[in-house]
Amino acid sequence: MLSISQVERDTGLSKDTLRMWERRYGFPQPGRDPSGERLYDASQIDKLRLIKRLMDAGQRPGKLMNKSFQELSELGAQQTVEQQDDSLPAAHTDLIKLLQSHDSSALEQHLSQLLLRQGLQQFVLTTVAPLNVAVGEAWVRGELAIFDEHLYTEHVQDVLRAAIQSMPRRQESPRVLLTTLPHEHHGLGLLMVETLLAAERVPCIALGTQTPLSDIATAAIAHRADIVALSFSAGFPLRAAAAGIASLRQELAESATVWVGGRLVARLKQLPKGVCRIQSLDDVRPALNAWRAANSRSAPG
Amino acid sequence: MLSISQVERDTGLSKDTLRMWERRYGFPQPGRDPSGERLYDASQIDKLRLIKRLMDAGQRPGKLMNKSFQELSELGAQQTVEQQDDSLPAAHTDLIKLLQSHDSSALEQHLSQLLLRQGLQQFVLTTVAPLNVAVGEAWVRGELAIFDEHLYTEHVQDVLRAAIQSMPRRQESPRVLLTTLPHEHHGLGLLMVETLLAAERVPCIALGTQTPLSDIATAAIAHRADIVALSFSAGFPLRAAAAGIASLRQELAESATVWVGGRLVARLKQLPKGVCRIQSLDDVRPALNAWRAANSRSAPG
DNA sequence: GTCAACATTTCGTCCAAGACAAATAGAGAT
DNA sequence: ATCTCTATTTGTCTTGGACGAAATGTTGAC
Repeated sequence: MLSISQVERDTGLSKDTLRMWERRYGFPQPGRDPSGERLYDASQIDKLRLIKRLMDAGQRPGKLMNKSFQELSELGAQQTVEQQDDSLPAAHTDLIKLLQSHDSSALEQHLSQLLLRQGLQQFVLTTVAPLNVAVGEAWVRGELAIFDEHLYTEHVQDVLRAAIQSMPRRQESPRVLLTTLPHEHHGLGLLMVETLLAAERVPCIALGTQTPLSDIATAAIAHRADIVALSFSAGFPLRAAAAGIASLRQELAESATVWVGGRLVARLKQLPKGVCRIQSLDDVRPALNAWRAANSRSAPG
Repeated sequence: MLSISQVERDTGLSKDTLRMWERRYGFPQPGRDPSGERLYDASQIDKLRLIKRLMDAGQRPGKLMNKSFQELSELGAQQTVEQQDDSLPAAHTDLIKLLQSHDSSALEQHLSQLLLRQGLQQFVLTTVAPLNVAVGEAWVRGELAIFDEHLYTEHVQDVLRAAIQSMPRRQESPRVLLTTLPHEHHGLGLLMVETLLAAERVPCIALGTQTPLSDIATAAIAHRADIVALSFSAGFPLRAAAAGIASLRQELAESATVWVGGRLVARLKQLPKGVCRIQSLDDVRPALNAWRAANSRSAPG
């Protein structure tokens, strides 16, 4: 039985939201401890996590709240199956099966082999990126546990970081600064972009996740960055993203271009001038070429 | 000018805490937007971040709240100087100077060189661990920016992950599962432990940070872990840590030993039976030997 | 003087209900 | 089919009161 703050941490839903849902929809319906504080049981947490995931995929709370766990799970399965228009490659299902069997070392081996066979860019574009989605969907369908996802993320990170480090010396430009705003802790997208750029010999300054807004601008100037790339996962609050991007764009003045990527950006409407939307990882190379074309006169090579 | 939720994200102080401080101490004293909502300016955010850091180092809010930014900074400097009983090695100040000069590639090179010269375990114990502390203190003294810390963390992570991957095949036992509780996103401690263990050929299952409590137990069983190692940074709420540890200990039954490490653990009083306190990284090897001694009869080798 | 037990202060979190504004959905017009 | 305007949905913010856990200070015994 967990308190409201523990549920907030576990699910990513704020205390205010949890209380409001209880007030409006009657779910969750936690018990109370002797001093009147909410106590949530495990089954409600599981349901909340599932609801959160479905909302991140675009569903609205009002439609989900009165459904049972079973119904929600079916909804998730149904929705993810719809998206599997193009048949899922056998290589992906193999990897997911390895995850399910909890064979850590075999997973690592398999990933490394794929990297060698496909090459860096192909590996990222055709294996890692779709696999991330597939793993998330497998969770919604109940086929993978959260810790399976964590293990997957760690191994991919290991493989990608090793690959980045092994790349030869970098060119001079463009210098790309990679990070996320505070509260966005999903850093795999950044790492994939860094990998793609490393394959192009582009020098990156990777700050990891959750850099305060004002620090991003300062860092961009200190490191003389030409491009500042931000990543937003589907769960990031839309308003906060828009506000953060606008604010950063202003602070940077004209010193750098801003790239925004991640699954959230499709939902962003109008972007300020000087902000480039990276819809998918396939857009990274074109965006890079565009930058090079635009800046070839003043800084050749 | 930032809203209360943005400040919460930037500083790690909850909305409730920010409002309570305003009520009790008169700081922070945000302005209001047209609809009456709080707006914090940049100088107050800086001060709040500094206060948070000093609190993580053991200070109490009541003593800090009526001091100016200047006084707080001096307090931080004074306190960190006291701790520098043993003179700081030149190698450390060199690395910090590299950080200050924003020379990303030189930093990476320097770290790799130190690793080669010192060997894996020495590198972690005598370079990385003290350097982490030194970098944090340099921030309190205003000598490094937050993004400098981020960059440092990323590079250390690159070096350590590469080193771990390059280690030869592992033994059979003990199998160590590494992770943190939800809301603890500081994963460098885990990585250092994993590095030390890798040097001993101990197989690790690294789940990264923020694994839900119930998932940790499930994962430990699924991966047949002998040891579950958790890390808690200084800023983690003490109560939550104690509660989490006790709960995990119970869920695991007798199937695995629990290790708890990180700067918080010194403040934990009594630990449940079957939980081992790792005060510093130097304790990792002894704890490992202790485990081997205790389990040599049932599972030799 | 040192340690243990108790009292007090400090401090963070929780609760409730009301209010507002941003985002979305739906209806209607061009 | 696309746009605009309105209605609904939904998350976050507000206030002020209360409680309980941790840290600190005080007392008393050895």
